[in-house]
Amino acid sequence: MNGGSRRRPTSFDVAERAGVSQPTVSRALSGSPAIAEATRRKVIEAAEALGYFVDERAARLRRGSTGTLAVVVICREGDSASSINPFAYALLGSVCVAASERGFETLVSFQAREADFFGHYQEQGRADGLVVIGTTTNAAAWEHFRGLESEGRKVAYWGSPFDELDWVRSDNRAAGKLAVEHLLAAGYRRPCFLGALNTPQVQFTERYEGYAEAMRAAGLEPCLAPTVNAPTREEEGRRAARRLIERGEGIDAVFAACDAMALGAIEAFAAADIAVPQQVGVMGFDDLVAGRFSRPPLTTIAPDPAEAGAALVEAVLDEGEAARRRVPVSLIVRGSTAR
Amino acid sequence: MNGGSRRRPTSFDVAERAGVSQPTVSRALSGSPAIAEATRRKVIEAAEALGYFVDERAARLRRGSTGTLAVVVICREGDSASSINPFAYALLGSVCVAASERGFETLVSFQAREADFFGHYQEQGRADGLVVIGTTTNAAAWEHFRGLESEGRKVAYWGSPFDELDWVRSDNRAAGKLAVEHLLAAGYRRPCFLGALNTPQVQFTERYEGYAEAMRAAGLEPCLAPTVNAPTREEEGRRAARRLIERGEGIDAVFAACDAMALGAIEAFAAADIAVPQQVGVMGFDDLVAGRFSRPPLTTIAPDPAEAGAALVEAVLDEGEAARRRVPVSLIVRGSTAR
DNA sequence: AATTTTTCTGCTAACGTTCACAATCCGCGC
DNA sequence: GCGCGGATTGTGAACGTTAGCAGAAAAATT
Repeated sequence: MNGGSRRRPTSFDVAERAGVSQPTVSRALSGSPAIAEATRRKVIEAAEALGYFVDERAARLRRGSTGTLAVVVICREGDSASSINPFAYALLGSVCVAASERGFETLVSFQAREADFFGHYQEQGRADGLVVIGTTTNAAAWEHFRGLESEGRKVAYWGSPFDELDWVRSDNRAAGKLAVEHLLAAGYRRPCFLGALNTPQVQFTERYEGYAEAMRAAGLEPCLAPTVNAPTREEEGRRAARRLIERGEGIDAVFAACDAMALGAIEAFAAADIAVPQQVGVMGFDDLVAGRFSRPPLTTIAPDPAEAGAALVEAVLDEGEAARRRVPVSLIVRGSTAR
Repeated sequence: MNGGSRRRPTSFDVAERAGVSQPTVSRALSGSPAIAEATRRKVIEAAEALGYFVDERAARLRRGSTGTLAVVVICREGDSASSINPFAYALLGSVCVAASERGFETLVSFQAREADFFGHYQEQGRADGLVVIGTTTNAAAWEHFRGLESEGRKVAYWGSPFDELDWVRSDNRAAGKLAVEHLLAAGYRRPCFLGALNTPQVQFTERYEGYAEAMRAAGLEPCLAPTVNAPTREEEGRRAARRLIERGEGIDAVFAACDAMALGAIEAFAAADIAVPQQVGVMGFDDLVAGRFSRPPLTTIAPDPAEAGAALVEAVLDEGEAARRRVPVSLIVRGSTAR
């Protein structure tokens, strides 16, 4: 109809059409209770006729809020975007969805260096809260986040190594327990944990704890195949498995702290002509797509990105107690533990 | 220092401290040429001392811009965030990075139904442009995007099936050519294309075209192993490979339109006791992480998410000619084609 | 030395909302 | 018949910035 490049309608336009004052439009549309039902209907009708929508920039400026959630995905410097753990992406996705369901926009940034995102977030203060995905080992991070929180901003951390912060994690102890129970039920007798403890990756430690507890509950001695630093997680798994083979301790199953390590371990066993799953059962944690395609397909414990994202958003937006939530995990049985 | 919950400093505070008027602060910081260097220095100094940063909400409100790029990732309804193609996530990441390098924020949303994101974007008009990731078959999309563009908003599409829109794609023809050249150089004689043509997935068709051209250039007849709809791409690959085996046409290599299909094909060959890569070479396109872990590891053509993201942002933000860009791809040789 | 030009800066008014407060209207009890 | 509380609505200001215009100072020109 209106052929020209029409300007966006404002609340004044709506007010005029509805025959009320401009602030009344604002009240009517924001659901204020101090508005007569008839007026509200009139206003809504006029707004729809004009295709009016609140200009969030202005609303937030006036309100003093931002309506925005900052999400920072930490990646190692030089990492290409594609080398980020697929789970982090899935988590990012569900954080965006959960935020949008609560009317928040998501300001996503991928930051290699922590200094960058400190700057990005702190200095510009454009968000009402911050979700951090990825583990940082930087101790200064702790200080920084405390600082943000004392300014009234909330920060929620996926898998924080700092217990003072609000974090959300997978229920890693339950994962360890699930793994042991599954391996024993599948007929394995000496499942061994493959991974490093006492690293910033608390999740690994927690998985070990769950594993160890379940082992003791079954009357078995926990066993640890420690990994050491290597360029990639697969390589760490490969090396740890190789060492395990050399020592030959009668291990008949491996629960790796993450799928990438598990896949590396499978490769090492294959190279040593040890049959998986017949001679050694292998399982991991993460439910990487890669596990579906490995030979044999990898049994794994799957985290729940949807639930985790929702919990993170909740932790940031909802006032109240420190939110330390554990998200349930589930067992996915595939060929690598089918004795 | 200032123990209490200090308010964010405004340009007035800076003006006062620097002994100039408030608009001068704005000019000095935004790099206006009509400002004496000495004044600018004074202002910058005061701003730094106070930790001042422009409130983008207000700036944009006044300026009439949004400083925001909307990014929509299309996913099938009911899809969990984790079932989205990993490449889409990598692309999302690099779009965010590229936008941020140009001073734009990214408003990310994951939308199952197209209607949702039409609404989300159009009605609220909160972004200066839109990047759409994912292929939609909805014809109404075309209309909609044309509409947005006529309103002065730019839209760039990753892999659009509609040629009228600004799109960015991998150089799929080059990919087909690379694949054929590699397979022939590796000693295979009858490489066959595995995938469906005439679908909304133009990228598949383009890969076939490149393949066919290179085949003819080498004096060979192109050959097509058509796939049909199946719940997953792997399954499509599996079925197509099975049909290929049954017909036994003397094919000795397969170039699948995507890695997922290639992985499915490898499974089918393994199930039929056909050795990959000895009897049949298999390669794909996408460089999925899963391909690194498959048995044998998958040779593939890798798209370049970083480059693609930058190109998409450029297409949206830079005025001028319709931007139809092809992003170079690269060959990654692994075990599945090592005769 | 007077005038013009240039360079810089200040004043004022937006941008489109929401909030605090005052004003109006209604019915009702006295 | 008058005043009074509750329910609605209007008025005015504010959020923090940028842009247009005009004025003042400095530099260049006559």
